[in-house]
Amino acid sequence: MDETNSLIEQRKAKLAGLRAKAIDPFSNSFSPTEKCGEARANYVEGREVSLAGRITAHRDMGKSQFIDIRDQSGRIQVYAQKQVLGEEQYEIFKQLDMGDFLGVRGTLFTTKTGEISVRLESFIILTKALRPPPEKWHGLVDTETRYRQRYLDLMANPDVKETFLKRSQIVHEIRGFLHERGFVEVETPMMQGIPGGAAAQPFVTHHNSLGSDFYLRIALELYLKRLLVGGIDRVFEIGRIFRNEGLSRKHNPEFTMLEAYQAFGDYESMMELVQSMICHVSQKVLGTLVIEHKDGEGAVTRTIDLTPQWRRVKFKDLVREVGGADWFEVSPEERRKRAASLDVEIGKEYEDFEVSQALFEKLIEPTLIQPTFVTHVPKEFVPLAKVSREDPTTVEVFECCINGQEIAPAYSEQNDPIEQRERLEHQAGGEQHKLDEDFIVALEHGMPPAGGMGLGIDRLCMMLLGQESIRDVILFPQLKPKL
RNA sequence: GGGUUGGUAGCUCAGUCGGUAGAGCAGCGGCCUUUUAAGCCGUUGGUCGUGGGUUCGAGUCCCACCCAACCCA
Repeated sequence: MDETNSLIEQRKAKLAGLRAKAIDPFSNSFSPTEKCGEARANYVEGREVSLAGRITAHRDMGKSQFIDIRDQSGRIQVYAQKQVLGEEQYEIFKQLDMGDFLGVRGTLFTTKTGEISVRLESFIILTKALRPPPEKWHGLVDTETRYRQRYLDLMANPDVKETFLKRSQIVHEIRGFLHERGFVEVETPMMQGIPGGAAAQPFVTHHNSLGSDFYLRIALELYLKRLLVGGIDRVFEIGRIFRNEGLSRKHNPEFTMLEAYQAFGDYESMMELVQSMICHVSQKVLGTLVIEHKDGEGAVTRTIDLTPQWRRVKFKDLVREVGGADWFEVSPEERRKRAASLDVEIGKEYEDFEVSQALFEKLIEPTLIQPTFVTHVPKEFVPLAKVSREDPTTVEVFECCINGQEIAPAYSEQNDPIEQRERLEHQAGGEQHKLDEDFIVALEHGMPPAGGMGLGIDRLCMMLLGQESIRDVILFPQLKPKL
């Protein structure tokens, strides 16, 4: 990216030429009367407008020229005539390049081909672009450049821009929905002495003046629960969390999580919350509850119907469907054998419950395209939830799966400090993670019974926006630094 | 970590059997005062991802490495 080439040199020469004419090609300000798209929408023949935008097309007719300028609202054509601008200004206009930002003043008219345009009376160069934009027709295709220089991707590929504008709307609607229900948005530490709330490898950093190592958070959970103890009964946070694990189509090392906790609720109230919230967001942002995913040719590859009520099914029933009706009765060795025969890889160090979990993740979760609440999850999976009253081998938890991915887990949150300590110590399984003693102290002060949920914002966006890779819903996905 | 595919002009892509590095768009020069992927004529632009090797000769064959996408772990 540091290379120079003749295209850049030519533009720098034009820049110098403008400066020699005492023209500042990086003007301090210009006040458009409206956006480009608004000018088109509010068309009145002969109306005077001032507009600003980036030059995205250029058609030279000799003594007149057409250019397109574009801002976020859309594009509009500008018609420049030598006889109107005069010799000197017209020469400057001809020197403009694709990618330059331009302020224009003129009157609206319609060309004989029916295109709403601005008849240019005067213009001002707002920013000279020293590098050429991507090609106009094929756009920018190279995935590496698209991710490393996302601004070029946004510039060249309107559907990419649309995806990220929609992502912003999705997050906006989530906030609105939760505020409407009386949830309080908070911010909790990203740098934590003990990374808790999930089982994941953390990133480590160091604070110089405190002389301490810190971990980037792997979950929001334990701090939000402290706030339940403190009396904030409905609380949520939307924030980045960091997991030092592999990258894939579904995993970015930093990703965005929503967690919400509701005192005097349980996993059932969270089920209603998740279903209502996702439906609200889909309806507001997409105007529908039926999501169609399409391939490159526009053919529908998958249809997701979010219309309530969503399916509820017990974890064990799903596992029995693929593992056999007696899956939970047979010996642990038999379970391993069956898993292997189903092509599910089982690590030697796996505990027995992890065999069932692997079966679920490999064979069942990918098939859960339509929204599904998987309930009655074995208690070993989830150390932070309350045991089920109807089946004490399970916990009051659901995993909400849509689009073949787990999108939102939720629990009746464990609030018994003694029970919680035992479960966390068992999960720690030796020395891998230190126990967050301050969190236990907080529980000892009494945390109200509560329902809690976590929702992966990136995966929700993939599902709603029909994107197959998490990198296509994260503006700047993690890539290896390039020398 | 393993496998597959890819990396050639600013962008999108060709490049046959190992024999002078190509096109479209963009750019530059010219013509054209209602075009819209404008058109027509002319033209510039290359460390073929990096480093080795084989060869009279390598974008092409071999080896190693870098980056990316996808699949697997």
